Amino acid sequence: MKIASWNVNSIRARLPIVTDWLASRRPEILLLQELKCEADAFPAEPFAALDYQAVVVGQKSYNGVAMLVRRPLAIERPLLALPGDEADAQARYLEATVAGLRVATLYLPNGNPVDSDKYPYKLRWMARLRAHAAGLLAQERPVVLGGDYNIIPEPEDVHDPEGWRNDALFRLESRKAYRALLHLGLTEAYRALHPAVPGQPPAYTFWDYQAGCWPRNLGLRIDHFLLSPQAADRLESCTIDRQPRGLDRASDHTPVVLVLRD
DNA sequence: ATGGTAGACCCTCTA
Repeated sequence: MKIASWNVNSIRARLPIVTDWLASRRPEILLLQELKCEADAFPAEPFAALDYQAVVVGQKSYNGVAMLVRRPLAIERPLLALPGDEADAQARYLEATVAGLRVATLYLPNGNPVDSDKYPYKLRWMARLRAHAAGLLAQERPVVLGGDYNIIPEPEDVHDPEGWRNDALFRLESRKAYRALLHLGLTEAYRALHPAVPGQPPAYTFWDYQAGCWPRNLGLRIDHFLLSPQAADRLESCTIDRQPRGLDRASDHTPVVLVLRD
């Protein structure tokens, strides 16, 4: 079972890059974030032509998440929002059951600037995610929570830790909230298989469009897969596919690919 | 030089 997660920074702007990638990699599930369109405007037909059905939670201009599932697998019991705040209209969470796995695609709030109301919103959203994940874990089933967490977990995951010290993606308060989520009993798939080694090349999933960050490899590792124990027991591989980031008109994120044993 | 890019879309916001 191959599951990929990709913040595409507009699905309509990225359509040929995403369809080409799907045609060659053929994951069973692709989790998308930052669609930047309403559900009605999601380009479902080119994905259907590749045998992928889609569930979309969209919003005009901002946010938006989707789950693409390759036939003949079915999408069961979709949940179209993160529970815990009925008034939250931002399209950032979608969860469904596929082949006995409970799978979520999530776009955690960025939270910058930290002195705006965006930052407390990020922390509240993380508290809601933690509460919801606790309920999922209590069911003792395989759960995969994938997406753009907008969290740099450790100094090894950013090119300039000192410069990012007070950023909403890296400040201690954010990392503590992320760690509290992990401490429920979730396994972060990439780091579990690839411990950071001093002197080895860093592993990033995002490079800013500005200041030549991609050619200079000044990136961040902010896209993650968190696994319940029943999913972690099946963990075979987790890799970062840098190829699409080097294309013309690329997203600023590149896909993370998880493989679970059947 | 306090810089630079990208996407959506009404011109400024978000990242």
